[in-house]
Amino acid sequence: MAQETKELIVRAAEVLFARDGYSGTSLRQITEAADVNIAAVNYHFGSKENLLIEILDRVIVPINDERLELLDAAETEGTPDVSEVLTAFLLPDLHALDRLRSRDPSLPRFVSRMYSESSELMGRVMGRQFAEIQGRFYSAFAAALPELNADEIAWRLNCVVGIVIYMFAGVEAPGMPSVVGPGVDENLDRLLAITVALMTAPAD
Amino acid sequence: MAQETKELIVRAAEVLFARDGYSGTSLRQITEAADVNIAAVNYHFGSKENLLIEILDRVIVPINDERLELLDAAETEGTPDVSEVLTAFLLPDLHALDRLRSRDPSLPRFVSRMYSESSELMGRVMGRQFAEIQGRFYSAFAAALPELNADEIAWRLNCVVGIVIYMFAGVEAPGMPSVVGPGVDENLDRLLAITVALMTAPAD
DNA sequence: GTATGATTGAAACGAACGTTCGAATTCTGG
DNA sequence: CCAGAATTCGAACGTTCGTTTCAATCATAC
Repeated sequence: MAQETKELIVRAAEVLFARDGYSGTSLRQITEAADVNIAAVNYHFGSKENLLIEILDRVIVPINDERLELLDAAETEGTPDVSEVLTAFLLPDLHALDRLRSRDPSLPRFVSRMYSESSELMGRVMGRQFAEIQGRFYSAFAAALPELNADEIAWRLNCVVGIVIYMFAGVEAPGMPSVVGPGVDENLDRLLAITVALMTAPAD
Repeated sequence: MAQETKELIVRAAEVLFARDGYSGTSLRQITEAADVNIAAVNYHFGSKENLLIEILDRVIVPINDERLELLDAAETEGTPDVSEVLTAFLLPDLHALDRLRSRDPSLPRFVSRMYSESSELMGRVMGRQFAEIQGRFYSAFAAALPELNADEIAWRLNCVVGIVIYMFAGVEAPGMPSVVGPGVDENLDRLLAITVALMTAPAD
């Protein structure tokens, strides 16, 4: 029964955090939506912030784990080209986006929300992972893009991150098409078409 | 004296909204930083939300105004190519980023913050502007990119917006280079190099 | 200089916040 | 079945929130 309550809280909190942000969501909203006593949050998580950290953990860590797995796999069979490195970087995001959306259509927003609202917490959650991700992918791109210097590669990869974050935001302005459609494979092809062009564009 | 108080409030609020978000900032923080009585906010703006709307107005509207001006100018001398349309779209952002940064280094974050935290308000502020911007630039890109259909153009322009928003966030992770350097012209060249490649990349 | 309206000040409003407490309840192993 | 631990519950904690009130102060025009 205990774990069930914990899950109910997480499920309700994700959706509300995605919609109204961390500061904009109260524990009372969460526990009411989860149909759970308000004291249960501090009993199971200790504090509101710890609740957010646990949710962030569940979303972010698997993405970066899969990134490293895919890059490992790509590098065992020779030096991967730009498209292969980008695939290792982007596919885990598309998978996560798919997982989140299947749980609740508004959930992907959680990621982009937290990127701007809790970037400090986000960094703490990514922790050691981040340094490894950064080093591995910078090296892989440097090998695949010998004509670009390290700064330019880092800057362009940053722009790719911007596209991905915005993809999670899924901004649906009137008349604006969604950034991603339903299928993971078509999304990857579409994303690769523009990000490969972005990364391989001649400097200046 | 009255307008001075109003300005003090706006200046303090921008910085705090940029750093801690709208929900994360209290009127007491703002009025304390501005060295102003707390009742002055409701006297001059009516409410906390109206204060945000006025600040949003001052930042967003000039950007879109300049966008339309530049596109007008480019279209008077024939059909602009992709690079020219992208310049009309991106240069106002770089100018705004420069204006904000010169007032306070943390201010650019205000834009990206509000994009995810107050997207609903943001839409209301852009209001009629948005439809015009969308229609004009979609048409201009459609003329410059006849090989792409309307959906693909809209989707790719959306990705460009993602890059721009992320540029305003200016995420400074350890070891991560800033997305933009100090000079407007070099930034435009750098941004154009990748966004032209992004927009002109062959589909599939 | 004094009446008038605009602005500021100190204080308080009710509501909502995250958190804590102790008693009640439920689960669990012997 | 029962002791002991784990969990839930209602209620309250002190604090902070956005907003309002009303008297004091200021600027301006006659």
